[in-house]
Amino acid sequence: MSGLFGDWDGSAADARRVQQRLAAEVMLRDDAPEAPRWLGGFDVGFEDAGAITRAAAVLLAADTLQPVATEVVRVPTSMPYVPGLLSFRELPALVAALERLPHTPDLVFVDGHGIAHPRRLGIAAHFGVVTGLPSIGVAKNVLCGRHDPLGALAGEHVPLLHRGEQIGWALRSKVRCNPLLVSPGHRVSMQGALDAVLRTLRGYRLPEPTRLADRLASRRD
DNA sequence: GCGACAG
DNA sequence: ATCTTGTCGC
Repeated sequence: MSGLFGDWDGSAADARRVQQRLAAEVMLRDDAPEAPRWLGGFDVGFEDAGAITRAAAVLLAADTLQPVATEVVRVPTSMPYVPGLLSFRELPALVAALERLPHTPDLVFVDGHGIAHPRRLGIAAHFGVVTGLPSIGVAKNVLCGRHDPLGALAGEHVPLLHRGEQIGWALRSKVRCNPLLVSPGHRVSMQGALDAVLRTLRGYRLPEPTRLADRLASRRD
C-alpha cells in the first residue's frame, strides 16, 4: 500500500473517497490464529495549544495486562480536527509509535471508533487496515448512530445502531460512569470486540490498553 | 434547511 | 483534544 492514505490529494472530499475505498478492506471476523499474547493500547494528546501531536503506544502482556513497553512520539500537528476525518489527523503519529514498540501487538485497542463511523472507517478500523493488525475502537462519545437506554450495572451493553445495522456497542464499563462505545476495527467480530474489552477491564471506565495510553498521551503520567 | 459531530 | 481546583455526590 502506498502510505496510510493511498493517493489522497489533501482535500476533505478526497479523504472521504479514500475512506470508502479502505472501508471495503475491513474484515469483520475473528481470524486471530492463536490466543493473543501481546495487546497494544493507543491514544493521542496535544501540546502547545494543539501545535504538537503527541501519540502514545503501550504494549501489554495479554495474560497479566501489565505494561511491558511504552512509546511517546511528538510530531507537528498537520491538520485541524474534522468530525469523521480524525484518522487523517492522528493516524501518522500513532503508526510511528507502533513501529517503535519492541514487539508487534497481536490485538490493538485504539481510543476512537472502529466501524462506528459514517463511512465505517473510524480511526481504529483505519489503523487496522493499514497495519494489517486486528483492532478495536473504544470511544467515549457517539459519532453516529444511536442506542437504547443502558442498564446501570457494570458490564451491561446494548447495540449501537446506524442505518439499520449494528455498528458497535454501548457498554457500561463501570457503574456511575457514562457508557463506552465499542466497535470492531479490523479482523475482529462484533462479539469479539465486546468480549476483548470486557476481558481487559480492571475497575476503571477504560480498558487497560486504552487507559494506560490515555495517561501517557495526556501528559498525566 | 437545521442540527449533530470520535479527538 | 485543551484551558484548570475545588467540590458535590455516591
